[in-house]
Amino acid sequence: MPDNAVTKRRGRPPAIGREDIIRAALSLLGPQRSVATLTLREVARAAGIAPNSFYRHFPDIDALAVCLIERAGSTLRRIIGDARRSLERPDSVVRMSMEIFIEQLDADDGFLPLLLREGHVGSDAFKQAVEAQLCHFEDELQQDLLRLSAAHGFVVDHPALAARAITRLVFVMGTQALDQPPAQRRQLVEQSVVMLRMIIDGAQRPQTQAATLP
Amino acid sequence: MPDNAVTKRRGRPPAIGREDIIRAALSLLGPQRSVATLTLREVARAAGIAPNSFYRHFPDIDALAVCLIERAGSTLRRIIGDARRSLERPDSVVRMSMEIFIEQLDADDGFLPLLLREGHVGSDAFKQAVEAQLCHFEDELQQDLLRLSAAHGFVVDHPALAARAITRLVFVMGTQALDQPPAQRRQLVEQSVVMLRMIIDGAQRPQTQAATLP
DNA sequence: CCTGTTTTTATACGCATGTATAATTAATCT
DNA sequence: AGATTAATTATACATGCGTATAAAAACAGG
Repeated sequence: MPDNAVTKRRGRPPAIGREDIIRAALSLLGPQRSVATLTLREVARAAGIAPNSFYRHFPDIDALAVCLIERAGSTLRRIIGDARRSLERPDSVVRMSMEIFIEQLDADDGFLPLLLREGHVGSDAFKQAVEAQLCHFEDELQQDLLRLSAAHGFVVDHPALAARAITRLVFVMGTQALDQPPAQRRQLVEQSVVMLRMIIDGAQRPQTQAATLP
Repeated sequence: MPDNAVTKRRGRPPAIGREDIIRAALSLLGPQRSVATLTLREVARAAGIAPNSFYRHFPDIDALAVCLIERAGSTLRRIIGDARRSLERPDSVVRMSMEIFIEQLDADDGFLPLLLREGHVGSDAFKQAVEAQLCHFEDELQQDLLRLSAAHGFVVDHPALAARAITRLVFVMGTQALDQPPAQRRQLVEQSVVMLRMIIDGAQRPQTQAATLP
């Protein structure tokens, strides 16, 4: 058996685990705080350990940030994906998906703000982690687009690109919503729905260069 | 005459002007460097002045950042707008505009990377400055959309939202291109063109909720 | 109980930052 | 020439950071 969780080890047992540090880091991240601004000492302080003890659990602060991003991404993908697949009436899937997405801005876990606050700044490992999560979002959306199109008998011309356009636009609008009060968020949802439907409509007929501007 | 440029003042003349500080700041900003990471001492060092002298020209480092963002925005809007208006064949305006945009990633002034690196992090004044520039981009694009649609006899259903969707998507894709080698950038342009045409196509017929997914 | 092993901690160093204070410099005005 | 005025500078302080080093603490095996 390799590496059991309750393996008896030799030396002094860890007073804390990776999970505790992650929790401490999350407790520091409000909706306005970016992961990139977390410092090693700050996280250690919140976790109740000495600064140097951090290194026993993560090689550096970037590794923690990447870990947080990955966790946020996979959690959100499950939430959003489940919601999307549970929607039956296809004519409301756009609006409902967008509303659910925006609702996640206020979720207790704070995962969506975490992901949105990292534009494209920070270390390389950092940006790649965010980008990877966005690509996963795109992949799953593409699958759902194909599923919906097959079930309702319409075509999607460039499903991967349609999924990309939708994903990127949703995240950009979500980022904008992050700094807005609820009232403005509502009309941002309305605007987003219209914009998303433009993409979906436009993806439903094949493009000829001459046809795009008649 | 109020406040002439060559006004004789009383005390010791400034050894340096706002412009020099702006130049110094720009010299520090490579394509990978975010404005938010500039420090007061660093800029002062590059400008050849003592740290405290900075305060004679800007109230704080954020004011300089906002100034840089505004300058980058207005310069780019002129470049992009001029290019768009100089394009005559409407069937290639999308591709050409996108290509010109991406070319600006390597422009000497470095204004586009400057704007792209500021996702939505930093101080409020900061984010608002970026957002304001994006809104200006949207406004000008909307005008051009209306001009083109009038000239070629087609309709754009929600011109403001179409302009917003296009602008935000272009900026997101540009941000992605920022970290890519030329080869990947070329296919990113191709993908972007397809996505943008989806939006434009989708904006050309009015949306009914039932019609979006037949 | 002693030894080895591993984690944790305390202490400390060097560095960079923003900014407060007072002195210095260079110009104009009387 | 001397006073005035404004910009620059030198010096210094407190803060926070990452991390290097060595000592202390908590466990298992002998």
